[in-house]
Amino acid sequence: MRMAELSAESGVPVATIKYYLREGLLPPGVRTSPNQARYDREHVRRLKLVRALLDVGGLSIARVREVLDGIDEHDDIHKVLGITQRALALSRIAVDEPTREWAMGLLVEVAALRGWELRPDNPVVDSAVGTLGAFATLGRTELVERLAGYAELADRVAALDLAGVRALPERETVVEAAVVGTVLGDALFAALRRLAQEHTSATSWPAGPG
Amino acid sequence: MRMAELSAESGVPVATIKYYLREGLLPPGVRTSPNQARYDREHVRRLKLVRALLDVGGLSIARVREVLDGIDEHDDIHKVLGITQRALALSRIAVDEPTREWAMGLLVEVAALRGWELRPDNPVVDSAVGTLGAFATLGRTELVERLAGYAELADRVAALDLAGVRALPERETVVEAAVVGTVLGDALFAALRRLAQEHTSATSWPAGPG
DNA sequence: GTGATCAGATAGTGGAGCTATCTACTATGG
DNA sequence: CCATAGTAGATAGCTCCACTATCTGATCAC
Repeated sequence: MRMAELSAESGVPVATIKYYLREGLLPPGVRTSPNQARYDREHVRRLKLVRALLDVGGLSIARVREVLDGIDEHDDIHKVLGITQRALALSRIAVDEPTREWAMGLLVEVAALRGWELRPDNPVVDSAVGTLGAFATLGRTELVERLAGYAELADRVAALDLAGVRALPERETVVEAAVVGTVLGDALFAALRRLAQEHTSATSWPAGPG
Repeated sequence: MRMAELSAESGVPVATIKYYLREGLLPPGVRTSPNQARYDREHVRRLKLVRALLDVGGLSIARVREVLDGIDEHDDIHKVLGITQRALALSRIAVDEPTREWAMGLLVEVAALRGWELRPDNPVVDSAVGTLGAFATLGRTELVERLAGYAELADRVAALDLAGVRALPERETVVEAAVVGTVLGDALFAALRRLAQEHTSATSWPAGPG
């Protein structure tokens, strides 16, 4: 497969593919001469993965590279998922110290309830604390009453996630599948949640407050 | 309250506040003379909301403006939430037509199961179809087996969301609260889901495949 | 009245994600 | 074998976004 074909197959412009090659998001093709190379199905596949991480996952080029390097270099699914979660961790909002401590206390409480382990170096903990802090900063502290409920549902969603990964046949694709599931899974569940919100809102609050 | 105080209170640099004023994200202060103005608690509050939508929600300046205009101009919570959902809708991945139809069929099936209404002009439907299409493009079609499960859990999360909005005391803050809940709610649930994934993964798959 | 602060205007900055052009070379159809 | 199209790699440029900095002329606080 030559460059033009790879471009047509993946829907990504040639100039952009060259850019991804330069950035190390795509491995170089097999050289057939000093300035010629061939590509294969794996390149198409990788290219689609890159676009999914960029477009759907909202990752930056640098984060995509980290995740892909993780997939390529590690068999250990925990390590790769750790990298992926770091890549997805949001730039947290600036939260003052008391609010931060309040949020952390809240999270510790819920984690204890669910048996979750909170390691201080976990970037996901930062994300959660930042988001809870943002709620508090905006005066939505009554969230605490529902947090345990959300945590329980998160546990059930996670159980489904893991069941999906576990069911995969080929060992080598498990790591990649887990990454795809993590990154796209957020987008999918968010969309389902909104559809459900619309339904619930329309049926239980038909007129609206206007 | 003068500009310097507003900046200190909100943690946003003066130059940035001026930029937000120009962009219409923040209403102008009350004039005390041709080149002087005063700000109040509402400005601090609005500024915090803007930062939350930008940092945690990941919205662009233009999307934040749309959402804020919606909050200011409409009492109807459905309309404002529609605008918010449009603002959150991802730039969808390019998906070929057969895949798109497959994804749409899948979504219609699940929606029927849950009683959701899918209107064709709904941007959330686009998001969901695009994300399902991305899964398929990457070869993760076994997702279909779990989709109904996710949809059921999405319904339960949405019920919790609505309960939170319903419980609010003041009529005028309900719309804003719903927006905050929608935007920050995604980030929060995603973080909880990852903590739950780590827990489930560590306890049920302790060694890892490496 | 004097130094700090202000509003508003305009211009500039830095990063991200491409996109375009150039050169020297290679593949391919006739 | 030649003409044309395609290719690798290098480099430069582009557009958009979210600020950030500077300037001017006026006002405030002491």
